[in-house]
Amino acid sequence: MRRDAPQGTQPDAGPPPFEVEVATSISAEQLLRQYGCRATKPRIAVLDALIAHDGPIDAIALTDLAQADEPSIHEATVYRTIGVLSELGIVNHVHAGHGPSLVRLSDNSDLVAVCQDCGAIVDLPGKAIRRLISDMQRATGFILEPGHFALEGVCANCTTS
Amino acid sequence: MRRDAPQGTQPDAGPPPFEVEVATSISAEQLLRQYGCRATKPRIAVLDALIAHDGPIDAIALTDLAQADEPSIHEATVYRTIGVLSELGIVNHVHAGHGPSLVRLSDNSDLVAVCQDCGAIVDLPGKAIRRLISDMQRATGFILEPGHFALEGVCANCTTS
DNA sequence: CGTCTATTGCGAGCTGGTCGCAAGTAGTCT
DNA sequence: AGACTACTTGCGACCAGCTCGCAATAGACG
Repeated sequence: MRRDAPQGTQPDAGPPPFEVEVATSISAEQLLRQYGCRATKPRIAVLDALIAHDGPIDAIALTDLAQADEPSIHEATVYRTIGVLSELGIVNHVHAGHGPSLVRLSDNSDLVAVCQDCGAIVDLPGKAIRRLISDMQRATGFILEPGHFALEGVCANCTTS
Repeated sequence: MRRDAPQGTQPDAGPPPFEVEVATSISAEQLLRQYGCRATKPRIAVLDALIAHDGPIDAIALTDLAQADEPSIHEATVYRTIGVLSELGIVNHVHAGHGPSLVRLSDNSDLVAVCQDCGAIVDLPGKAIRRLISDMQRATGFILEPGHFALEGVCANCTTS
């Protein structure tokens, strides 16, 4: 559902920025409106927290952050908001190993990797991955969707120690 | 998948083979003993089922299969057995998107990919991945451990349809 | 300002997986 | 073969992460 595109909807005055990556310069509220969905206080709080955090974060931590703004916000609401934002393409969620899945702004197109030793979350540059994707498609027809899964391994710190 | 077994290992007289990849030609029981762990009926049933299945499988389905041999086997036992086999390096488990994690014999070193549309589990050839791993290590110091995570995307079937 | 519907808060519930414990059994020693 | 001991099992309770149903609330729009 909700297939209306962001662009082409001049909300009010806003010379609509072309990308979410300017998110930090646009208010969460404007962003929501721009996507044609209700700008409720809980949603604004969640999106604000997500923008402020800048990086993958799990739903519980995000709830905590959002509660700083909007104390009554419920965990279930955060999950639902993530679902909405995800459908709109504003955020995506990443499955990382055992733990909870992580959420991040979609403009961050790097791949997420989780260190099995220390649990650190590392962003890996997307270049090599793009090559992997095209190789893979050529070889198998399978089109990888990075950004929906996390890689696992051992980070540089833990390797040396 | 299809990492077919090297045939031709004497079943019982067993001069211990060096690798798990001969799994299909050696009994699960022998394999367990070889690794110095107790060959109990539940464990044998689980490992047998895993060998027979040949491919990634989730714990519940594995429990079903194992129960064909050993009806009283409990789900918790299957999880524990997976844990033991995993520590021994006989199997590894793969985290696939939302659903349950999958188990497979370790000799199957290909990467697992899950189709987001149809849920199909596809094995991707390891060649391109090995290149990704070395690229990644050079670039970031992060050593990827494939086989512990699944990639996600859209399979060839769903792309065309 | 009033209406109408999307959204929220809340608690119950579901799934995947783990844990503690008493009973059972594999492996070892005699 | 029989006894012993420690590892395993089955079982149920429990936990985390997440979803759902529903009544109450509150945005958006006229």
